[in-house]
Amino acid sequence: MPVFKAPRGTRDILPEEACYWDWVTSVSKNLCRNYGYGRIETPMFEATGLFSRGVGEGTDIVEKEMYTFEDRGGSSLTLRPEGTAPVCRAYIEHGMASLPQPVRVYYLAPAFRYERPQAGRMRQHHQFGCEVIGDASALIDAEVISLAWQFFEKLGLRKLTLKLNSIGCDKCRPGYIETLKAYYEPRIEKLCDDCAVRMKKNPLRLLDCKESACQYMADNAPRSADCLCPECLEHFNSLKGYLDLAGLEYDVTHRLVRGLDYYTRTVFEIQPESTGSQSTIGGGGRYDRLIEQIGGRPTPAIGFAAGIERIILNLKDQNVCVPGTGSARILIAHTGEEARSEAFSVYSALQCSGIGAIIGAEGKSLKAQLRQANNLDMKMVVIIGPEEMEEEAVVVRDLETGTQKKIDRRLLADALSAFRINISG
RNA sequence: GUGAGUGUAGCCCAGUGGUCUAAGGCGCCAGGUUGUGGCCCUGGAGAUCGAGGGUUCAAAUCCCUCCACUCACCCCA
Repeated sequence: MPVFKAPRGTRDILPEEACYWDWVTSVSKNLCRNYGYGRIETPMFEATGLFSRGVGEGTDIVEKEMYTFEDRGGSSLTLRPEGTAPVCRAYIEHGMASLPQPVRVYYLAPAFRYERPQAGRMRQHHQFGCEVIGDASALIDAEVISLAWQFFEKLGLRKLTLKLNSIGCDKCRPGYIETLKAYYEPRIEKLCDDCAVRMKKNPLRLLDCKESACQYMADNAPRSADCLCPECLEHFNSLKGYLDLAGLEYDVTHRLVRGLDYYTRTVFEIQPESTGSQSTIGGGGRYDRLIEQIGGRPTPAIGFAAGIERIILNLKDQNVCVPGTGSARILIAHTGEEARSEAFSVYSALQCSGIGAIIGAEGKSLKAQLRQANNLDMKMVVIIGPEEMEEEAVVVRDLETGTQKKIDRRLLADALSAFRINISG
Protein backbone atom coordinates (compact mmCIF):
# COMPACT_ATOMS: atom_id res chain seq x y z
CA MET A 1 0.00 0.00 0.00
CA PRO A 2 1.40 3.37 -0.96
CA VAL A 3 1.33 6.01 1.71
CA PHE A 4 -0.27 9.11 0.32
CA LYS A 5 0.95 12.56 1.22
CA ALA A 6 -0.15 15.99 0.15
CA PRO A 7 1.77 16.71 -3.08
CA ARG A 8 5.01 18.59 -2.84
CA GLY A 9 4.53 22.28 -2.26
CA THR A 10 0.92 21.89 -1.09
CA ARG A 11 -0.43 21.93 2.42
CA ASP A 12 -3.56 21.02 4.31
CA ILE A 13 -5.21 23.82 6.20
CA LEU A 14 -6.16 22.18 9.48
CA PRO A 15 -8.86 23.34 11.92
CA GLU A 16 -6.27 24.67 14.36
CA GLU A 17 -5.03 27.12 11.73
CA ALA A 18 -8.43 28.01 10.32
CA CYS A 19 -8.79 31.08 12.52
CA TYR A 20 -5.99 32.76 10.55
CA TRP A 21 -7.69 32.02 7.25
CA ASP A 22 -11.03 33.22 8.55
CA TRP A 23 -9.37 36.40 9.77
CA VAL A 24 -7.63 37.18 6.49
CA THR A 25 -10.71 36.49 4.40
CA SER A 26 -13.08 38.41 6.62
CA VAL A 27 -10.78 41.45 6.74
CA SER A 28 -10.40 41.40 2.97
CA LYS A 29 -14.13 41.08 2.36
CA ASN A 30 -15.07 43.87 4.74
CA LEU A 31 -12.43 46.15 3.32
CA CYS A 32 -13.47 45.52 -0.25
CA ARG A 33 -17.07 46.20 0.64
CA ASN A 34 -16.09 49.59 2.01
CA TYR A 35 -14.01 50.39 -1.05
CA GLY A 36 -16.81 49.35 -3.39
CA TYR A 37 -15.16 46.28 -4.90
CA GLY A 38 -17.29 43.36 -6.07
CA ARG A 39 -16.17 39.79 -5.74
CA ILE A 40 -15.08 37.89 -8.82
CA GLU A 41 -13.91 34.28 -9.01
CA THR A 42 -12.51 32.89 -12.22
CA PRO A 43 -11.87 29.21 -13.06
CA MET A 44 -8.84 27.52 -11.61
CA PHE A 45 -7.56 26.79 -15.12
CA GLU A 46 -7.58 28.75 -18.35
CA ALA A 47 -6.41 28.41 -21.94
CA THR A 48 -2.62 28.31 -21.80
CA GLY A 49 -2.35 31.14 -24.30
CA LEU A 50 -3.99 33.58 -21.90
CA PHE A 51 -0.97 33.36 -19.63
CA SER A 52 1.76 33.05 -22.23
CA ARG A 53 0.45 36.17 -23.94
CA GLY A 54 -0.69 38.05 -20.88
CA VAL A 55 2.09 37.37 -18.41
CA GLY A 56 4.77 37.27 -21.10
CA GLU A 57 6.66 34.52 -22.93
CA GLY A 58 9.98 35.51 -21.45
CA THR A 59 8.93 35.47 -17.81
CA ASP A 60 9.97 32.74 -15.40
CA ILE A 61 6.33 32.03 -14.68
CA VAL A 62 5.60 31.13 -18.28
CA GLU A 63 8.97 29.64 -19.10
CA LYS A 64 9.28 27.15 -16.28
CA GLU A 65 6.62 27.41 -13.62
CA MET A 66 3.26 26.69 -15.20
CA TYR A 67 1.17 23.60 -14.63
CA THR A 68 0.19 23.04 -18.23
CA PHE A 69 -1.73 19.98 -19.40
CA GLU A 70 -3.80 18.79 -22.27
CA ASP A 71 -7.36 17.80 -21.49
CA ARG A 72 -9.14 14.87 -23.09
CA GLY A 73 -10.39 17.07 -25.87
CA GLY A 74 -6.85 18.12 -26.77
CA SER A 75 -7.00 21.69 -25.47
CA SER A 76 -3.93 23.07 -23.75
CA LEU A 77 -4.93 24.34 -20.33
CA THR A 78 -2.94 25.84 -17.48
CA LEU A 79 -3.60 26.03 -13.78
CA ARG A 80 -3.85 29.72 -12.93
CA PRO A 81 -0.36 30.96 -11.95
CA GLU A 82 -1.62 34.47 -11.14
CA GLY A 83 -4.93 36.27 -10.89
CA THR A 84 -4.77 39.32 -13.10
CA ALA A 85 -4.90 37.85 -16.60
CA PRO A 86 -8.01 35.74 -15.87
CA VAL A 87 -9.82 38.74 -14.44
CA CYS A 88 -9.01 40.72 -17.58
CA ARG A 89 -10.24 37.83 -19.70
CA ALA A 90 -13.52 37.90 -17.76
CA TYR A 91 -13.74 41.67 -18.17
CA ILE A 92 -13.51 41.29 -21.94
CA GLU A 93 -15.69 38.19 -22.16
CA HIS A 94 -18.57 39.68 -20.19
CA GLY A 95 -18.51 43.05 -21.83
CA MET A 96 -17.68 44.82 -18.61
CA ALA A 97 -16.45 47.76 -20.67
CA SER A 98 -20.09 48.76 -20.88
CA LEU A 99 -20.48 48.90 -17.12
CA PRO A 100 -19.80 52.21 -15.39
CA GLN A 101 -16.01 52.60 -15.46
CA PRO A 102 -13.82 51.81 -13.71
CA VAL A 103 -14.80 48.30 -12.71
CA ARG A 104 -13.57 47.37 -9.25
CA VAL A 105 -13.26 43.69 -8.35
CA TYR A 106 -11.47 41.47 -5.85
CA TYR A 107 -10.80 37.76 -5.52
CA LEU A 108 -9.60 35.18 -3.01
CA ALA A 109 -8.20 32.29 -4.96
CA PRO A 110 -5.46 29.69 -5.18
CA ALA A 111 -2.61 30.06 -7.65
CA PHE A 112 -0.24 27.38 -8.89
CA ARG A 113 3.42 27.61 -9.79
CA TYR A 114 5.85 24.77 -10.20
CA GLU A 115 8.73 25.99 -8.06
CA ARG A 116 11.09 24.61 -5.48
CA PRO A 117 9.12 24.93 -2.23
CA GLN A 118 10.47 26.96 0.65
CA ALA A 119 8.97 28.63 3.70
CA GLY A 120 6.53 31.15 2.27
CA ARG A 121 6.75 29.67 -1.19
CA MET A 122 4.31 26.95 -2.19
CA ARG A 123 3.32 25.29 -5.43
CA GLN A 124 -0.26 26.00 -4.50
CA HIS A 125 -0.66 29.25 -2.67
CA HIS A 126 -3.57 31.61 -2.13
CA GLN A 127 -3.91 35.21 -3.11
CA PHE A 128 -6.14 38.03 -2.15
CA GLY A 129 -6.15 40.40 -5.09
CA CYS A 130 -8.02 43.36 -6.43
CA GLU A 131 -8.15 45.00 -9.82
CA VAL A 132 -9.52 48.29 -11.08
CA ILE A 133 -10.12 48.28 -14.80
CA GLY A 134 -10.97 51.21 -17.02
CA ASP A 135 -9.33 54.21 -15.42
CA ALA A 136 -5.88 55.55 -16.23
CA SER A 137 -5.66 58.20 -13.55
CA ALA A 138 -3.12 58.34 -10.76
CA LEU A 139 -6.03 58.79 -8.37
CA ILE A 140 -6.91 55.14 -8.90
CA ASP A 141 -3.30 54.11 -8.32
CA ALA A 142 -3.50 55.89 -5.00
CA GLU A 143 -6.80 54.17 -4.24
CA VAL A 144 -5.40 50.69 -4.87
CA ILE A 145 -2.24 51.35 -2.93
CA SER A 146 -4.16 52.72 0.01
CA LEU A 147 -6.53 49.74 -0.08
CA ALA A 148 -3.51 47.45 0.00
CA TRP A 149 -2.00 49.34 2.88
CA GLN A 150 -5.27 49.42 4.80
CA PHE A 151 -5.59 45.70 4.31
CA PHE A 152 -2.34 45.01 6.14
CA GLU A 153 -3.12 47.60 8.78
CA LYS A 154 -6.49 46.05 9.53
CA LEU A 155 -4.96 42.59 9.67
CA GLY A 156 -2.77 43.87 12.47
CA LEU A 157 0.56 43.60 10.67
CA ARG A 158 3.17 46.19 11.58
CA LYS A 159 6.66 47.15 10.52
CA LEU A 160 5.83 47.08 6.82
CA THR A 161 7.33 49.27 4.17
CA LEU A 162 5.81 50.42 0.93
CA LYS A 163 8.18 50.45 -2.02
CA LEU A 164 7.20 52.47 -5.03
CA ASN A 165 8.54 53.06 -8.49
CA SER A 166 7.50 53.96 -12.01
CA ILE A 167 8.87 51.95 -14.90
CA GLY A 168 7.36 54.10 -17.62
CA CYS A 169 5.22 53.20 -20.57
CA ASP A 170 5.73 51.85 -24.09
CA LYS A 171 6.81 55.30 -25.16
CA CYS A 172 9.54 55.96 -22.67
CA ARG A 173 10.65 52.56 -21.43
CA PRO A 174 12.54 51.48 -24.56
CA GLY A 175 14.63 54.63 -24.23
CA TYR A 176 15.26 53.90 -20.58
CA ILE A 177 16.33 50.34 -21.33
CA GLU A 178 18.81 51.67 -23.89
CA THR A 179 20.18 54.07 -21.30
CA LEU A 180 20.46 51.21 -18.84
CA LYS A 181 22.26 49.00 -21.35
CA ALA A 182 24.61 51.81 -22.23
CA TYR A 183 25.47 52.14 -18.55
CA TYR A 184 26.10 48.43 -18.08
CA GLU A 185 27.88 47.81 -21.40
CA PRO A 186 31.34 49.02 -20.29
CA ARG A 187 30.92 47.21 -16.96
CA ILE A 188 29.89 43.87 -18.39
CA GLU A 189 33.10 42.17 -17.18
CA LYS A 190 32.20 42.89 -13.57
CA LEU A 191 28.72 41.45 -13.74
CA CYS A 192 27.85 38.08 -12.21
CA ASP A 193 26.92 35.20 -14.51
CA ASP A 194 23.21 35.62 -13.95
CA CYS A 195 23.40 39.29 -14.78
CA ALA A 196 25.21 38.58 -18.01
CA VAL A 197 22.14 36.61 -19.02
CA ARG A 198 19.78 39.30 -17.76
CA MET A 199 21.64 41.84 -19.86
CA LYS A 200 20.41 40.08 -22.96
CA LYS A 201 17.09 38.74 -21.80
CA ASN A 202 15.59 41.28 -19.45
CA PRO A 203 17.85 44.25 -18.67
CA LEU A 204 15.40 45.67 -16.12
CA ARG A 205 16.09 42.71 -13.88
CA LEU A 206 19.75 43.73 -13.62
CA LEU A 207 18.53 46.16 -11.03
CA ASP A 208 17.39 43.66 -8.44
CA CYS A 209 20.41 41.35 -8.42
CA LYS A 210 21.55 40.46 -4.91
CA GLU A 211 25.27 40.00 -5.67
CA SER A 212 27.16 42.69 -3.81
CA ALA A 213 29.22 43.76 -6.83
CA CYS A 214 26.08 44.06 -8.94
CA GLN A 215 24.26 45.85 -6.13
CA TYR A 216 26.74 48.67 -6.23
CA MET A 217 26.36 49.01 -9.97
CA ALA A 218 22.59 48.81 -9.70
CA ASP A 219 22.50 51.49 -7.01
CA ASN A 220 24.31 53.84 -9.30
CA ALA A 221 22.53 52.86 -12.48
CA PRO A 222 20.33 55.33 -14.34
CA ARG A 223 16.88 55.48 -12.78
CA SER A 224 13.68 54.79 -14.66
CA ALA A 225 11.95 57.61 -12.80
CA ASP A 226 14.50 60.01 -14.31
CA CYS A 227 13.79 58.83 -17.85
CA LEU A 228 10.00 59.07 -17.85
CA CYS A 229 8.15 60.80 -20.64
CA PRO A 230 6.24 63.91 -19.57
CA GLU A 231 2.95 62.00 -19.23
CA CYS A 232 4.46 59.25 -17.08
CA LEU A 233 6.31 61.79 -14.98
CA GLU A 234 3.12 63.75 -14.41
CA HIS A 235 1.31 60.52 -13.48
CA PHE A 236 4.04 59.51 -11.03
CA ASN A 237 4.16 62.93 -9.43
CA SER A 238 0.44 63.16 -8.91
CA LEU A 239 0.39 59.64 -7.44
CA LYS A 240 3.01 60.68 -4.93
CA GLY A 241 0.96 63.76 -4.15
CA TYR A 242 -2.13 61.66 -3.41
CA LEU A 243 -0.16 59.26 -1.24
CA ASP A 244 1.15 62.23 0.72
CA LEU A 245 -2.40 63.48 1.18
CA ALA A 246 -3.43 60.05 2.45
CA GLY A 247 -0.55 60.15 4.89
CA LEU A 248 1.00 57.03 3.40
CA GLU A 249 4.74 56.73 3.72
CA TYR A 250 6.58 55.22 0.80
CA ASP A 251 10.12 54.62 -0.35
CA VAL A 252 10.74 55.44 -3.96
CA THR A 253 12.91 52.47 -4.83
CA HIS A 254 14.37 52.92 -8.27
CA ARG A 255 15.53 49.32 -8.29
CA LEU A 256 12.00 47.99 -7.87
CA VAL A 257 10.98 46.21 -11.07
CA ARG A 258 8.60 43.30 -11.26
CA GLY A 259 8.78 39.93 -12.90
CA LEU A 260 5.64 40.03 -14.97
CA ASP A 261 5.85 41.68 -18.37
CA TYR A 262 2.53 43.44 -18.28
CA TYR A 263 3.41 46.20 -15.85
CA THR A 264 3.54 49.83 -16.95
CA ARG A 265 4.12 53.01 -15.00
CA THR A 266 3.33 52.42 -11.34
CA VAL A 267 4.78 49.37 -9.59
CA PHE A 268 4.77 48.81 -5.83
CA GLU A 269 5.52 46.18 -3.23
CA ILE A 270 4.78 45.85 0.44
CA GLN A 271 7.52 44.19 2.43
CA PRO A 272 7.69 42.98 6.02
CA GLU A 273 10.78 43.59 8.13
CA SER A 274 11.95 40.09 7.31
CA THR A 275 10.64 36.57 7.16
CA GLY A 276 13.34 34.47 5.60
CA SER A 277 14.11 35.35 2.07
CA GLN A 278 10.51 36.02 1.08
CA SER A 279 10.63 39.77 1.19
CA THR A 280 7.29 40.54 -0.39
CA ILE A 281 3.85 39.88 1.04
CA GLY A 282 2.00 41.95 -1.49
CA GLY A 283 2.60 43.82 -4.66
CA GLY A 284 1.09 45.15 -7.80
CA GLY A 285 1.09 47.80 -10.39
CA ARG A 286 -0.49 49.30 -13.43
CA TYR A 287 -0.97 47.22 -16.57
CA ASP A 288 -2.31 49.54 -19.22
CA ARG A 289 -1.52 47.26 -22.16
CA LEU A 290 -2.61 43.87 -20.86
CA ILE A 291 -6.23 43.96 -21.95
CA GLU A 292 -5.43 44.74 -25.55
CA GLN A 293 -2.67 42.15 -25.49
CA ILE A 294 -5.22 39.45 -24.77
CA GLY A 295 -7.72 40.71 -27.31
CA GLY A 296 -9.70 43.53 -25.75
CA ARG A 297 -9.88 47.19 -26.62
CA PRO A 298 -7.07 49.26 -25.12
CA THR A 299 -8.09 49.66 -21.47
CA PRO A 300 -5.97 50.99 -18.62
CA ALA A 301 -5.98 49.08 -15.35
CA ILE A 302 -4.16 48.56 -12.08
CA GLY A 303 -4.14 45.77 -9.52
CA PHE A 304 -2.68 44.34 -6.39
CA ALA A 305 -2.25 40.87 -4.91
CA ALA A 306 -1.14 39.55 -1.54
CA GLY A 307 -0.03 36.05 -0.60
CA ILE A 308 -2.20 34.65 2.16
CA GLU A 309 0.30 32.03 3.36
CA ARG A 310 2.93 34.72 3.69
CA ILE A 311 0.52 36.97 5.54
CA ILE A 312 -0.20 34.18 8.02
CA LEU A 313 3.52 33.55 8.52
CA ASN A 314 3.92 37.20 9.40
CA LEU A 315 0.84 37.27 11.64
CA LYS A 316 2.35 34.40 13.63
CA ASP A 317 5.77 35.98 13.55
CA GLN A 318 4.40 39.21 14.98
CA ASN A 319 2.18 37.37 17.48
CA VAL A 320 -0.94 39.04 16.18
CA CYS A 321 -4.01 37.82 18.05
CA VAL A 322 -6.79 36.79 15.72
CA PRO A 323 -10.38 36.05 16.75
CA GLY A 324 -11.11 32.40 17.46
CA THR A 325 -13.22 30.46 15.07
CA GLY A 326 -16.73 30.13 16.41
CA SER A 327 -17.41 26.68 17.75
CA ALA A 328 -19.91 24.81 19.88
CA ARG A 329 -19.32 25.25 23.60
CA ILE A 330 -21.94 22.84 25.00
CA LEU A 331 -21.75 19.08 25.22
CA ILE A 332 -24.81 16.92 25.81
CA ALA A 333 -23.77 13.91 27.91
CA HIS A 334 -25.96 10.89 28.39
CA THR A 335 -25.96 7.54 30.13
CA GLY A 336 -28.28 4.71 29.24
CA GLU A 337 -30.26 3.90 26.15
CA GLU A 338 -33.39 5.84 26.94
CA ALA A 339 -31.43 8.87 27.95
CA ARG A 340 -29.45 8.69 24.73
CA SER A 341 -32.59 9.17 22.68
CA GLU A 342 -33.69 11.99 24.92
CA ALA A 343 -30.23 13.56 24.65
CA PHE A 344 -30.47 13.47 20.93
CA SER A 345 -33.89 15.18 21.01
CA VAL A 346 -32.50 17.88 23.27
CA TYR A 347 -29.51 18.21 21.01
CA SER A 348 -31.67 18.56 17.90
CA ALA A 349 -33.88 21.12 19.59
CA LEU A 350 -30.88 23.20 20.59
CA GLN A 351 -29.51 23.07 17.08
CA CYS A 352 -32.88 24.17 15.68
CA SER A 353 -32.86 27.21 17.92
CA GLY A 354 -29.32 28.05 16.88
CA ILE A 355 -27.54 27.03 20.06
CA GLY A 356 -24.37 25.17 19.12
CA ALA A 357 -23.66 21.89 20.86
CA ILE A 358 -22.07 18.52 20.32
CA ILE A 359 -23.46 15.20 21.47
CA GLY A 360 -21.51 12.90 23.78
CA ALA A 361 -20.11 9.71 22.30
CA GLU A 362 -22.27 6.62 22.48
CA GLY A 363 -21.01 3.91 24.81
CA LYS A 364 -18.69 6.16 26.79
CA SER A 365 -18.89 6.60 30.53
CA LEU A 366 -20.12 9.88 31.92
CA LYS A 367 -16.60 10.45 33.15
CA ALA A 368 -15.25 9.99 29.66
CA GLN A 369 -17.82 12.35 28.22
CA LEU A 370 -16.93 15.01 30.76
CA ARG A 371 -13.26 14.50 30.09
CA GLN A 372 -13.94 14.98 26.41
CA ALA A 373 -15.92 18.13 27.13
CA ASN A 374 -12.98 19.43 29.08
CA ASN A 375 -10.47 18.55 26.37
CA LEU A 376 -12.62 20.22 23.74
CA ASP A 377 -12.78 23.35 25.86
CA MET A 378 -16.52 23.22 26.34
CA LYS A 379 -18.11 25.74 28.68
CA MET A 380 -21.11 23.71 29.68
CA VAL A 381 -22.28 20.12 29.89
CA VAL A 382 -25.92 19.06 29.89
CA ILE A 383 -26.26 15.68 31.60
CA ILE A 384 -29.15 13.31 31.01
CA GLY A 385 -29.28 9.89 32.65
CA PRO A 386 -31.90 7.51 34.06
CA GLU A 387 -32.47 9.74 37.08
CA GLU A 388 -33.20 12.78 34.92
CA MET A 389 -35.46 10.67 32.73
CA GLU A 390 -37.58 9.87 35.78
CA GLU A 391 -37.89 13.48 36.75
CA GLU A 392 -38.14 14.97 33.25
CA ALA A 393 -35.17 17.09 34.20
CA VAL A 394 -31.63 17.75 33.02
CA VAL A 395 -28.49 18.62 34.89
CA VAL A 396 -26.66 21.67 33.63
CA ARG A 397 -23.02 21.81 34.69
CA ASP A 398 -20.80 24.85 34.27
CA LEU A 399 -17.32 23.54 33.59
CA GLU A 400 -15.56 26.74 34.50
CA THR A 401 -17.01 27.10 37.98
CA GLY A 402 -17.64 23.42 38.56
CA THR A 403 -21.18 24.12 39.73
CA GLN A 404 -24.27 22.40 38.45
CA LYS A 405 -27.99 22.33 38.98
CA LYS A 406 -30.91 20.19 38.03
CA ILE A 407 -33.63 21.96 36.11
CA ASP A 408 -36.87 21.15 34.37
CA ARG A 409 -36.26 19.91 30.86
CA ARG A 410 -38.47 22.58 29.29
CA LEU A 411 -36.43 25.34 30.86
CA LEU A 412 -33.17 24.19 29.32
CA ALA A 413 -32.94 26.74 26.51
CA ASP A 414 -33.67 29.61 28.88
CA ALA A 415 -31.20 28.30 31.40
CA LEU A 416 -28.46 28.12 28.80
CA SER A 417 -29.13 31.70 27.80
CA ALA A 418 -29.09 32.71 31.45
CA PHE A 419 -25.63 31.20 31.73
CA ARG A 420 -24.66 33.65 28.98
CA ILE A 421 -23.23 30.98 26.77
CA ASN A 422 -20.95 32.52 24.27
CA ILE A 423 -21.32 30.15 21.40
CA SER A 424 -19.10 32.15 19.14
CA GLY A 425 -16.23 32.55 21.45
C1' G B 1 16.82 24.25 -12.26
C1' U B 2 21.59 24.84 -8.65
C1' G B 3 24.04 24.36 -3.75
C1' A B 4 23.94 23.00 1.63
C1' G B 5 21.60 20.67 5.88
C1' U B 6 17.93 17.37 7.92
C1' G B 7 14.44 12.89 8.06
C1' U B 8 13.06 7.90 14.76
C1' A B 9 4.84 7.36 17.12
C1' G B 10 -0.11 12.96 15.96
C1' C B 11 3.95 16.58 18.15
C1' C B 12 9.03 17.37 20.65
C1' C B 13 12.96 14.13 20.74
C1' A B 14 17.05 9.94 23.09
C1' G B 15 19.76 6.45 20.65
C1' U B 16 26.27 6.78 15.90
C1' G B 17 27.15 -1.36 14.42
C1' G B 18 25.11 -6.30 18.78
C1' U B 19 22.19 -5.00 25.76
C1' C B 20 16.75 -1.80 20.24
C1' U B 21 11.05 -7.35 20.19
C1' A B 22 13.67 1.41 19.91
C1' A B 23 13.80 5.06 25.58
C1' G B 24 11.51 9.65 27.50
C1' G B 25 8.12 13.97 27.43
C1' C B 26 3.50 16.22 25.36
C1' G B 27 -1.07 14.64 23.40
C1' C B 28 -4.78 10.56 23.00
C1' C B 29 -7.57 6.36 25.45
C1' A B 30 -8.79 3.95 30.03
C1' G B 31 -8.74 2.70 35.38
C1' G B 32 -8.21 4.79 40.37
C1' U B 33 -14.59 7.47 42.23
C1' U B 34 -20.03 1.04 39.34
C1' G B 35 -23.52 9.32 37.57
C1' U B 36 -19.18 13.84 37.08
C1' G B 37 -13.98 16.89 33.77
C1' G B 38 -9.46 19.74 35.08
C1' C B 39 -4.66 18.18 39.48
C1' C B 40 -2.37 13.60 40.95
C1' C B 41 -1.32 8.20 40.52
C1' U B 42 -1.49 3.70 37.44
C1' G B 43 -2.03 1.30 32.91
C1' G B 44 -2.86 1.09 27.49
C1' A B 45 -2.81 2.10 22.34
C1' G B 46 0.28 4.33 18.85
C1' A B 47 6.94 3.48 15.06
C1' U B 48 7.22 -1.33 8.46
C1' C B 49 13.40 4.12 12.75
C1' G B 50 11.32 8.75 5.19
C1' A B 51 11.42 4.68 0.78
C1' G B 52 14.29 1.10 -1.90
C1' G B 53 18.85 -1.36 -2.53
C1' G B 54 23.85 -2.69 -0.69
C1' U B 55 28.00 -3.90 3.02
C1' U B 56 28.10 -7.13 7.48
C1' C B 57 27.42 -13.02 11.34
C1' A B 58 24.61 -8.49 12.93
C1' A B 59 22.11 -1.89 10.49
C1' A B 60 17.82 3.26 13.32
C1' U B 61 23.33 3.45 13.32
C1' C B 62 27.97 2.45 7.55
C1' C B 63 27.47 3.09 1.81
C1' C B 64 24.39 4.15 -2.70
C1' U B 65 19.85 5.75 -5.09
C1' C B 66 15.23 7.97 -4.63
C1' C B 67 11.54 10.89 -1.96
C1' A B 68 10.27 14.75 1.35
C1' C B 69 11.27 18.92 4.54
C1' U B 70 14.35 23.28 5.86
C1' C B 71 17.84 27.03 4.30
C1' A B 72 20.35 29.79 0.38
C1' C B 73 20.25 30.98 -5.02
C1' C B 74 16.65 31.87 -8.88
C1' C B 75 11.91 34.04 -8.96
C1' C B 76 7.54 35.64 -6.94
C1' A B 77 2.54 36.29 -3.32
